[in-house]
Amino acid sequence: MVQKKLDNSYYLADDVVALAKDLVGKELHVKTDLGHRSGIIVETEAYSYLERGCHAFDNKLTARTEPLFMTGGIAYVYLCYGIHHLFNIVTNIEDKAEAVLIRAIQPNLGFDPEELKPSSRITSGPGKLSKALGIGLNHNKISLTEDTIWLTEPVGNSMDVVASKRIGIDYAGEDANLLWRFTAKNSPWVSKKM
DNA sequence: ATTAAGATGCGCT
DNA sequence: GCGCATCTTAATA
Repeated sequence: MVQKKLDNSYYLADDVVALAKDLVGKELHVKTDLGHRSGIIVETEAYSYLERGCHAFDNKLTARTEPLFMTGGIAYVYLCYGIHHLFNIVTNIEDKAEAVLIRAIQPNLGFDPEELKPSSRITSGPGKLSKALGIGLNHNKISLTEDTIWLTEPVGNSMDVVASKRIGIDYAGEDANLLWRFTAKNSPWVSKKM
């Protein structure tokens, strides 16, 4: 069975919220020292320069947010709380800073049997999934059309997706109430907090 | 130069 | 369920 890599034009859509929803159910592949690992995306969040939750709100360009302003289809990895690597997919065209944060996946290829149990919670959280897949700062800005990190269409049929409020961005004021978080319905792999 | 705060996760109760 | 570790970033709190 051949899994087709998503074309780069997929990431250039102007509607980051619709894209975040569509990404739930896609399969994420990563090749690192840990080998080739993959998982089904079950939780995402949308971020846009139009709202305060985003690092690049009001087109704030810094050394850290630079990748967000680049053409869609690249990875944006940064360190949060000095400990956790958070993996985002940059979307939209150049200078329109938008991204989708991958918050949780369901392990598929390259994991130990123990880790494939939902109770392991090995990938249920943005920091944990990056660690489990071996994603680090060295993956920042790499293109998703290369054979390091890429997405494929899901093998099975589409999943039911539920919208909810984003997590951990109370400082964003009104924008914190946006229903820009998308989770796979009934999946045991989504991060628990609501 | 200094420091407050953060798109979190862990360990303990 | 709650508190804290831990360190980079960006504002100067």
